[in-house]
Amino acid sequence: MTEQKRPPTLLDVARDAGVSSNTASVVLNGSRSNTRVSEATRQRVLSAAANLSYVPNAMARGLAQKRTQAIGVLFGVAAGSTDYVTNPYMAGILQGVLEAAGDAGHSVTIYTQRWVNAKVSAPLFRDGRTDGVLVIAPPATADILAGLATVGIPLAAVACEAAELEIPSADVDNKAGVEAVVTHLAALGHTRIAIITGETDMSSTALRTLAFQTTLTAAGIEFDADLVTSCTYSGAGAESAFLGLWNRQQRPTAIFACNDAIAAGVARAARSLGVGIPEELSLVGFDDVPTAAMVTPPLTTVRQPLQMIGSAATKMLLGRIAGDFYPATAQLLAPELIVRESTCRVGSDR
Amino acid sequence: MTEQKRPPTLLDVARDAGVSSNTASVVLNGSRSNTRVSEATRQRVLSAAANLSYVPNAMARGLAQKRTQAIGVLFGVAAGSTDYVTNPYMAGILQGVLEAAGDAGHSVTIYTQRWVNAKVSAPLFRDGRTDGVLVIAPPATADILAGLATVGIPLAAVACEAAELEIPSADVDNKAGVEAVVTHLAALGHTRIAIITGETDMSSTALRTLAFQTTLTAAGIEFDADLVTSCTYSGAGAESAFLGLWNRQQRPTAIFACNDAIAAGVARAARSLGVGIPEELSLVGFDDVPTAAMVTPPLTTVRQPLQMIGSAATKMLLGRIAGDFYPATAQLLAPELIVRESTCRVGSDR
DNA sequence: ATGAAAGCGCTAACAC
DNA sequence: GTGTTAGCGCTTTCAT
Repeated sequence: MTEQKRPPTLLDVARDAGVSSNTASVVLNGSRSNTRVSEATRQRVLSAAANLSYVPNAMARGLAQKRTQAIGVLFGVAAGSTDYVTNPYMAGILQGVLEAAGDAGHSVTIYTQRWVNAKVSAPLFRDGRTDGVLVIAPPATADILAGLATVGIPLAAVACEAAELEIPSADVDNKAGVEAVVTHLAALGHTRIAIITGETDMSSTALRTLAFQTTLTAAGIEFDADLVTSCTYSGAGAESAFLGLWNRQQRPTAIFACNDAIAAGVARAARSLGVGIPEELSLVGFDDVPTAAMVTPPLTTVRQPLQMIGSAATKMLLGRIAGDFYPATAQLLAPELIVRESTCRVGSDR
Repeated sequence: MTEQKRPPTLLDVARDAGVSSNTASVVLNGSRSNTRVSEATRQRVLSAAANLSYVPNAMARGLAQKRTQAIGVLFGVAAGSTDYVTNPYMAGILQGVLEAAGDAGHSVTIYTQRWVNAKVSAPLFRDGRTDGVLVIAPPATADILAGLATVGIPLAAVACEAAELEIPSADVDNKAGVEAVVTHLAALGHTRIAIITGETDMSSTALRTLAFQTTLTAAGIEFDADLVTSCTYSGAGAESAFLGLWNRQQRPTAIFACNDAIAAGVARAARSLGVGIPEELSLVGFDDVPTAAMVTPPLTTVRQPLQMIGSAATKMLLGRIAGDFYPATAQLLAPELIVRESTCRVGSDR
């Protein structure tokens, strides 16, 4: 087994350079510009450090300056699930987080412990492991954000309401996305438009449902509560949600599925019933995951700039960490309607 | 802004319990079974800690016992790329890593710094931030594994040859996967089978190419070097790779694409040329990513147990961390051939 | 311009 | 059984 040789310490560098550990420290991290070091000794320290391939110990440094140069990520996972990154949404967000954090010289620690409740779980984040925590899409019913806020560590969030907690956040502009969908469908002549949402305790569900209703009435289309149903973002239950809608006295001519997994489920169910998409039923998704372009027919959907959202939230968190004055804005990133082949003029042959 | 109140320290707990910090420490982490603590004081310490919601400082603990309860993950990304987790392969592996690490009470730190070379980059991993590093699918040409090995920190790897470096690793059984593909195709009567690999500097490419050739000859099919070509695992270049093969004097009747992204590219290119899949050309992928089932036609492919691979490698790393005696085995996990509709008997109408 | 010394919060020898 | 005393490796006043 390769020997675990003790890494060189600052003292080793100092000794080799013939200076005190303090001087070595000052040289090595450029701080304390007031107390300057002579060019000669500076060079001696630098070369000693280079010779030893000296790397400062993150733990010691963290202890001393209460800064770890790491941010924590907490994924909002459904209760009982341990699914962190297998869905493209989370993966895309994480990618953006990694990029922004990397650019800022921070590493990213993913918290794997399950969230229980604020009382139990929140204090765990005072362990000093990270300089702040980024919370990704927590269920709206969980007390994660509020709990973390009481702990007093720098926070930022993705895809959840956080303004009243004074927490900065980033998300896709759900309202704009839904508006684009409804406008597109209305322009195609659809007036009986159904919506299938994800979990009802997700903040995106509330936002999208509300925007759906608002835009509909703004477009002069009557809102029919009978055409609102839900399943889960995983796509489980999409079939029965579709069947429920399809068995209504007055069937919808278009369905807005709140993500692509749900839309894919609907497409599958429709096909097995011989319902033609888009001739008999227009279908729109949300997210524009890679599969959206691959399914039959290719899905009209709303693209979320996932990586940008992740990066934006990360930058906000880093801002909070850098200085307490960082504002608690909610940054909404523009979605893009991608029109493919799952939507067409109502009643058209195609 | 929420105040950053100073978290309670072990001393606070000790004071509240009326004991020394040492006693508090012993109680709180059950260690030092030789020096036992009276039940009375134990309870006093415990309740004091609970009252304060005491959480040990990870940095201080790490410094003192040189253990961080965190493992590091280093993604092998192509030079110049910053794509960590946007592809389903990496996401699946990471998911497995998170689960296994979480079960063991370790958090996962993703290293975002770019790998330069062993001399420059390897020492950075001596920063004491993690107890060990898991290297995921590094390019075979990079000196990552060898470099890290010289640093003397616990290591494990995914999807790369690591045995001669005495590093434990996990991967799909590439040979078995390729054998399943070739056997399937041969059983369908194919004798002109082409292969399109990913990047030539990936260890999987070498393994799959070799297994391809071996199995072919074992099946009594002549190996034709003209039917071997490559592009990138991202799928970029798949079209021209396909065109190259399709312009050969003797066209292949089947193509084995070394991952699903490549296969999807081939399918697209074939369709735009009016080449029918599977009637005119059988197509097999690798990985079984979610899109594989969605493309037209649904793809016959080899499923990799990504999460299991990630978990297995993580457990090995944890084994290394726990005790130096952990063996450097290469664990190969069984793939599964998923037969869908992109393959059929050669020359058949379907 | 440089060094001495204290301390970050915790664990681990070693007394008593 | 419990307290005392050193560190872990680094940063940071404060002297000099």
